[in-house]
Amino acid sequence: METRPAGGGQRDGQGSRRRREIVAAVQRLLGEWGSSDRLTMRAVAMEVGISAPSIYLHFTDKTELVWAALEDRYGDLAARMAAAARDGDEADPRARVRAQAYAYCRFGMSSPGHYRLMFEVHQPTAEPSRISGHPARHISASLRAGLHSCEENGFGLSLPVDQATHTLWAGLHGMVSLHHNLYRDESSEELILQLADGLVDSLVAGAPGAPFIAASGSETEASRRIREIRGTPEPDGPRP
Amino acid sequence: METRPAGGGQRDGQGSRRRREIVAAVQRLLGEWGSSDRLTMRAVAMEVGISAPSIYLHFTDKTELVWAALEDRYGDLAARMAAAARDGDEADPRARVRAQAYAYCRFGMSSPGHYRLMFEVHQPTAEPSRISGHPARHISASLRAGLHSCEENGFGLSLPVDQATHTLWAGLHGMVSLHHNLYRDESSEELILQLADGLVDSLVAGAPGAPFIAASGSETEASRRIREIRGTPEPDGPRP
DNA sequence: TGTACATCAGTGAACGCGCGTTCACTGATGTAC
DNA sequence: TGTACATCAGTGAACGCGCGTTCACTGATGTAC
Repeated sequence: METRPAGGGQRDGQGSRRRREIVAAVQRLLGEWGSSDRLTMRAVAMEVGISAPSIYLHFTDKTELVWAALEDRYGDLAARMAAAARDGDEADPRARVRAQAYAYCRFGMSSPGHYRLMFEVHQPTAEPSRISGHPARHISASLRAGLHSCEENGFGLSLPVDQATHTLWAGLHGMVSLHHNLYRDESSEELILQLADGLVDSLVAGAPGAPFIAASGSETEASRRIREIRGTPEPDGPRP
Repeated sequence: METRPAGGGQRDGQGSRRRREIVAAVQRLLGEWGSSDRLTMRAVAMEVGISAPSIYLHFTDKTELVWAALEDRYGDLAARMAAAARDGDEADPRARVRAQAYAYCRFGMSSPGHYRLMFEVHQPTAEPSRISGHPARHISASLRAGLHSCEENGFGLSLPVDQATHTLWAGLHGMVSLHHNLYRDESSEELILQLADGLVDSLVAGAPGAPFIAASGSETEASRRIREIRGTPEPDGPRP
């Protein structure tokens, strides 16, 4: 029994035009700002061009609004990674994993505000597991598919595939996170991609059946930059 | 020219008894709570047993107070890592790196409140580089020393030492961070240590002169647990 | 010895701010008859 | 056609709260003479 609204304005379930505009405004603000500190209901309303109370016509509270914005982005990130893998060289599954890793890092570097909300705060329990767990798991599923493909094509992994997946994800996340929080002004996207490269190299063999080769002798561009940034470290820990 | 105070109460520079009590209270609150959300001046004062304005007799503002508490902890973590390395098997530098990694993870797991403030927020520019950079760099210096020792003893690294250092740190950080933010209730310290193990294995060869061995065939305990936690993932990314 | 003073830690009350959210209300737009 | 009504999006003002911080003041404790 469809009860059509008597008054003006058309609704279409969860997706009224205004609702989408509000979510889009959140995306814009998170994209412009490096963090979510200033993401207030008033700021969102001003970005949309409406008053703050109007938001409550479309979202029950701030948590629901933020979550609506984030759900989009988890899917977006997973899609970018899948696309990167799909566009990669069909004959080189390691290059496809690399492409996924690049996509992940590029996302994290270009949208710090989103990235930190998605992976560096424990979200309030607003439907984080509506169907089958946290949406962030699409990311690890995507990486796992890439690594699994490596294994099937004879590219050895240095760890069992599930462990390699989590290790790769954690490594990429750590690189992005440390960049945002400690090295923001000294590091660069290019350096992060080079680090991601090295991590993939350490987890996936270079060719079908090939052993892992220790590369410690050869100075890479990434390694040089890293030493530059850290300066000359004391060889031991700090004095007690 | 030492101007001794005329009135009561003895001072000793930056380290009056009250000042230390206040910092200790911050440590206690961050230790009890998993995050820093509730770390207010009033809460700190109540923990010490004084009024909130009294804190301003010892610290110019909240930033200085928090930073005083954190500086302690960076040093503490670096010291724990150095101690773990020192107590390790002298003949097995890889085991010493492993011990450092364990110390890092244990710290991160047991003090989420501290950890997140130390590594997951961009600290306000309150003297972050008073002498030679952010105190967090003691951590990477400590890891670098361990990896360098591996290299010198013939344990090959899969990456140049500076890059391996940053990759190891990022990996450990990522494991701890993802645990706190996404897997808090499903993961465990033991699992994190097993993951750290695998990361060290992927970066440091098992014996002097030994090649890296692909371990993808053998199912490890860590790998089994990881698959358990993630459930049965979709083999591909999410449908578009 | 007593008296005046200096110096400090500490306090209760309050300021000013920004936040999420609520409330009573308006005005436009459709339907019912 | 007009008139009454229902329904909704939207608004300005305000509530209540917690925050970091300031301010005028108190009281204890030492020194100076």
